Amino acid sequence: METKNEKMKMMTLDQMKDQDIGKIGTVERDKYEFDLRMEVLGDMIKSVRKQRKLTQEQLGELIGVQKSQISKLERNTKNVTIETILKVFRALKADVKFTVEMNEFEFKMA
Amino acid sequence: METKNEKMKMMTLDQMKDQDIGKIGTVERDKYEFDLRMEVLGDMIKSVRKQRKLTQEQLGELIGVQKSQISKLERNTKNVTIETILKVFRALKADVKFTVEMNEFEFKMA
DNA sequence: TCATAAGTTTCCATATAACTCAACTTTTAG
DNA sequence: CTAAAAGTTGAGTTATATGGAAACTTATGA
Repeated sequence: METKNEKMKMMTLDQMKDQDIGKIGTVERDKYEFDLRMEVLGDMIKSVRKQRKLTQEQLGELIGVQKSQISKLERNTKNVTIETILKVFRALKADVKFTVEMNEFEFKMA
Repeated sequence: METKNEKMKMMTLDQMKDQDIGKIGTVERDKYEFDLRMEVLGDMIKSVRKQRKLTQEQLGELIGVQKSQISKLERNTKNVTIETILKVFRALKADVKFTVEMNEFEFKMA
């Protein structure tokens, strides 16, 4: 479980890095998106923060919390409220979008 | 604030309905997506539940909570944990995706 | 019209997310 | 190496999300 978890984290983080590095210098596409799974939420916060060249303490100041709190959000991410997610990413000037996707309608057969 | 909130809810709900109605019968596009803002989360749950032809009680049974809890999630949605969101939409066989979007990189000028 | 189903609300308990403080470890430059 | 900066951890507090129970209101349809 821990191993699997780690692997997932690494993958997503790498994807992010690739995208990031790939885009430095290319101006016509100056934004990127990535999916956010609950398990990797912490890594997402961390990488966006790094991109913004902020320390945990600085991010904390923007939001109004201690650096330890940021650390916890980046690491022991178990469960988080939407409010917190939005608060953090707003401070990082990143946009979080929740999308609900619904396949296969289930119609009752008459 | 309340008025504005209501207005936003209505709009998003209407969008959803239009999409829904528009799609009934068209098979080639049997899925739809819509954005989920925290303020309208409750409406989202409600409309997907309705599509699944479930009562609050039935949805509650699927998840393992009382109908009153579903009602609360659909109405007084102030703040919710990701876990809860995922739990509900999983029961509704809908997929929630969180996407982080980041525009305008901020590079330090040398 | 009235009985039943569906949904809402209030009061309450409990679990836990959010947070601080301070000590600690790790990283980074000089 | 070594001091400062950055990040982590643990213990403890506070705020609040989750949830149940039950009484209540609002559809629905026979």
